[in-house]
Amino acid sequence: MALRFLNTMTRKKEEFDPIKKGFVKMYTCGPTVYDFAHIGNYRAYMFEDILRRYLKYKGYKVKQVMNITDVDDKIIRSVKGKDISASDYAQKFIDAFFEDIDTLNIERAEVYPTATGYVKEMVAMIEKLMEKGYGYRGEDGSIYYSISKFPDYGKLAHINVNELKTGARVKHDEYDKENLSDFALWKAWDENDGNVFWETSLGKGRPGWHIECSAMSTKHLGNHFDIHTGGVDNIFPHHENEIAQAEAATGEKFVNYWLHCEHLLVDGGKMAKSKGNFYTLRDIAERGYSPLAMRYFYVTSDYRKKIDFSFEALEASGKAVERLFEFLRRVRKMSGEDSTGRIDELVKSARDGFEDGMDDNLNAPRAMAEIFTFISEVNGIIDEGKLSKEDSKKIIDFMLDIDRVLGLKMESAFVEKELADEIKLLIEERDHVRKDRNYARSDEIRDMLKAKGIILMDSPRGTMWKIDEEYVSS
RNA sequence: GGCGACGUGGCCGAGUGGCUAAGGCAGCGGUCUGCAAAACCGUUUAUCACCAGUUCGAAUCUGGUCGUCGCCUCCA
Repeated sequence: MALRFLNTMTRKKEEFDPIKKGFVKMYTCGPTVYDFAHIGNYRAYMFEDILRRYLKYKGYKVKQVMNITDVDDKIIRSVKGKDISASDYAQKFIDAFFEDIDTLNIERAEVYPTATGYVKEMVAMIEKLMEKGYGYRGEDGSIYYSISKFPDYGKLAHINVNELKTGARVKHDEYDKENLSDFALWKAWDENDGNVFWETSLGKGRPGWHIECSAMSTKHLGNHFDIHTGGVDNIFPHHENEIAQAEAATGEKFVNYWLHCEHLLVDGGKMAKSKGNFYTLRDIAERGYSPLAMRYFYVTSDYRKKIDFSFEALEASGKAVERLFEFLRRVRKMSGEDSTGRIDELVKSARDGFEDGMDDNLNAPRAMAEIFTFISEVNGIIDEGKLSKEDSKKIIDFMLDIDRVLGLKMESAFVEKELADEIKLLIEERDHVRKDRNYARSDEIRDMLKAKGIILMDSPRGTMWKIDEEYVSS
């Protein structure tokens, strides 16, 4: 089956057909660095990670650009009256962002342009828009985009601008605009901006929020590129405005496929920085949860559906990851010659099932169900003693291959962990006393180690152990 | 008010017209074990929110009702 995506523009699933065969150019809306990103933000970046990983898995060469908004109202507000520059303030959260995406094993994009690094390009695009009659200057000196000049305005969000409800959130200073839905391309400096401004041919001020994405995406990916993504809340007005700006300025179609991921909810409601009901990745880590559990929680959901975050769900995800790792370790230990001869067939079936799911708009739940079915089948074969060393290698290769998409660091399941000598001695002692049927002492040792987070498992081939690392011992 | 998403067993969650409605979690029984753990085998709970319609046949299509949630210019 061919790869298909649900395109927000058409509201239909469409077969993916890149502009240039074998190459994908994608732009993904990144963070505004005014605070630590929360776990809802990371759902979007995780979706984009799975998208780029799967495209690569399918053999495409990917160029991903993710912007970093390092100048905006909130950043300016945060540094006002403080002895820190806007750029230093933003840098702290840029650093945190990169630490977090490493923690989650999110692959780096090819380019991370910052807004402040592309003021020149933004000014150029605004001038072009002015030349073509799409922009006008308000009484306050700011420059606005006149949506009435762009007949297609609203085509992404499927919104009729005339029917927009003008709520209480429209500020008084919007009198400068000809139309209430016009948006700022360039914000003239005022005293609230402090020392955050650029002296340009447009005057003293700073760029509006939307222009950075239009300018930076076309700069790095060309006027017309394949995929543009973001959270559903970006559909309107942000992405709508990007289209208006870019297509008006370049005269070309902007983007072929618009992909948007749904929100992560907490307690059944929307999570937002402004509501203060959010967890950062750091909060999760402090509670002792593995980042891989968090990743699994994200990865195995359907990006088009809301997910309700809870620590119960996260614990279940942690168990699932551990089970996956146990499976890998178990398979790897197989060293016999006896084989069912069915492994090639099972692997093919699992791979086909996985790809069928992912091809269908990245349906990860379906793809993962295939993997679980596969695991059950292999486990059954192991119990029959019919998994050969060669079979084992094929299975490991397959699992590591799909992990290029899942990013669960499966290879780390094989990292040999060293136990402290005193613990090794205890395990040896326990083996001895078990042979003597001294089960009181045997169980005492097992409980002792369990308290230290080391789980012992007896098998015909000797005692195995694992470190229960998903939870902090309490 | 405009636009949109969703409502499947105790929980999570696949399934867009047709065999006995995936998969996971939790529970229960069994194999294995000194007992566990892990694994495997078996297994309980679904009038697919409700009503009406289309159809030989609907969780799946159409209309309506109820409920939950989101966007409507900071928002992933």
